[in-house]
Amino acid sequence: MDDLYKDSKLFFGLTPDQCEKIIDSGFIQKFDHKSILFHQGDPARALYMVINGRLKVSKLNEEGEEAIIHYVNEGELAAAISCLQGKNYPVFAESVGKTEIIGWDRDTITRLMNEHAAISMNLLNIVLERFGDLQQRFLELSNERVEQRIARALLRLMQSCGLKKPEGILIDFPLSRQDIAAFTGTTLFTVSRTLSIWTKNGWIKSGRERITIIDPHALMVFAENA
Amino acid sequence: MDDLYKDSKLFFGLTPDQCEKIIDSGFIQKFDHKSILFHQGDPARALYMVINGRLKVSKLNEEGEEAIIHYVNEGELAAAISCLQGKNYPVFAESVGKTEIIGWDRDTITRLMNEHAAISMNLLNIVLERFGDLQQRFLELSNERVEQRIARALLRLMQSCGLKKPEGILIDFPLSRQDIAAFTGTTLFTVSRTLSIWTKNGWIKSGRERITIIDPHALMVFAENA
DNA sequence: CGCTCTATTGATAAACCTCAAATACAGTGG
DNA sequence: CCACTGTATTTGAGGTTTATCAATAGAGCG
Repeated sequence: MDDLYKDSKLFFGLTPDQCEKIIDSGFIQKFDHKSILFHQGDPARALYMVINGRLKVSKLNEEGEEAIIHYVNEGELAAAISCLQGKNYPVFAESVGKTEIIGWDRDTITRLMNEHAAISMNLLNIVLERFGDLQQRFLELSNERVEQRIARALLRLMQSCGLKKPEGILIDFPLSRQDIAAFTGTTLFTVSRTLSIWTKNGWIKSGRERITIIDPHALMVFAENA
Repeated sequence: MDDLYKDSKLFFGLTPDQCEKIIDSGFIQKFDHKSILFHQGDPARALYMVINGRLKVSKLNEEGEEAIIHYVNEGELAAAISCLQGKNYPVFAESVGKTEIIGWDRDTITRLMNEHAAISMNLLNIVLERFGDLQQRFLELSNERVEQRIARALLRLMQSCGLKKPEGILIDFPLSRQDIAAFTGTTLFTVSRTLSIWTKNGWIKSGRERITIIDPHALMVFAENA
C-alpha cells in the first residue's frame, strides 16, 4: 500500500520489471518536516520523485520573499526541468512533513532516457502538463482577487492532497497561513482574515497548520462567481 | 537579411541543407496586425515559427480578461506545447503588426522529430527555457508592485524587440497601454499614470502604441530597488 | 510550565482599481 | 488639405482592496 508512487506518470508504458529496475537504479532519501532538498542556485545534480510525503517547490526573490510554484505529491517529480537542462536549480525545494524520495542523478536519468523511450516521452508530458498548470495560475494571479485565489488554492490542494474525514476533507499536510499566502501571492494576514470568514460561514474548519474543507461546493461557487 | 529566423534555436545542430528541407516542409502564412492565429480551446493543429513580425500569446478567463503569457519574436515558436501534447490550445494567439510565420502540422512535426533527433532536443530546450521565464514572471507577479512589474516589462520588451534610435531604444511594435496592463497584471489606467511619471522623469518617451526607452539604466535601478 | 511558533484581530495607510470626462492621435474619405 | 470618426490616452475623484504594523491569543513541545 505504500507503492502508490509506482503508478507515477513517469512509468507509463513500462512493464513492472522495468519499473523495478529503474527504481533500483535510483537512490532513496528520507527527510523530516522542513528539510531542504536543494537551494535555489545550486547546480542541478538529480531528478527526484516523491515516494511518500510531499515537497514544496518555491522561488525566492532577492528579498527572500517566496512564491510557491508547486507542491509535489506522491509519484510526482521535482527538479525535472533543471535536471534535463543541466543548469542550476532556479527554485528551492523542501520537504513538507515526513517525506521519502527517490533520486536519479543526471547521468543515470540520461541513461534511462536512452534505454527507455517511454521515459523520455513521459518526462516531456509531465513537464508540459506542469507548464499548463503554471499558465493557468499565472492567469488567475493576474486577473483575480485575493479571496478568489485563496479559494482556488484550497480546492486545488484538496483535490491533490485531500483526505476524507467524517467532518469534511482534510488537507493532509502542515499548511500554514503563510504557505497559503506564498501560494496565492498575498499576505498571511489576509489569508487569516479570509479563513476566519469562511469558518464563520461553515465552509471550512481550521487549526494550526491544518485545514478541513466542509463545503467544497460553496468554495467552488465562490471561486467562480466572486 | 530576412533570414534571421534560420538562426532559430529550433535549428541548432542542423546543417543548412537540413534546415532548408525542414522549412520547405512547412506552410507559410501571412497576417496583418491583430489577425487571430488560433483561439483558446481550438484543437492544436500545428506548431508555428515566426519569420518576421510578432505574435502575442495570451490566456483569457471566463470574463474575457486577458493575461499575456508571451510575445513570440522572430525565430521563436508558438503553440509548441499544445502541439506536442496533441490537446487543445490553452491559449490564444494573434499577430502584432504585419507578421509572417511558418507552420508545421502535427504529422509533419512528428515526422521531423523522428528524422532529426536534434529537433526533439531543441524543442525540449525551447519549452524548458520558456518554463523558466514563466516561473520568474510568476514570482514577480506574486511579490512585486505594479510599477516594478511595468519597469521589468519594458526592459524585457526592449531586450527582445528593441530598435536603436537616435533618441533611445524603441520597442518596435504596436504596444498599447492595455497590452502592457495585460502583460503585467494591472489596468491601462495605472500603466498610463506610471508612464506619465517616467516621461516627466525623462526615462521614456511615448506616443500612441509606441514606447521609446531613453534611460534603461534608470528603469533597471527602479526595477531592482523600488 | 515556559518557550517558540503560528494565528487572530484591529487600526491605519498605501496601493490600486473603477468610472467619467476630456483630450490626443491616426487614418479615411471628401 | 481638412473635417470626421473611431481608438488610444490622460487625468481626476473617489472608493475598494489589500498590505502593514502592533498587540494579543492560542497550540504544541520539551
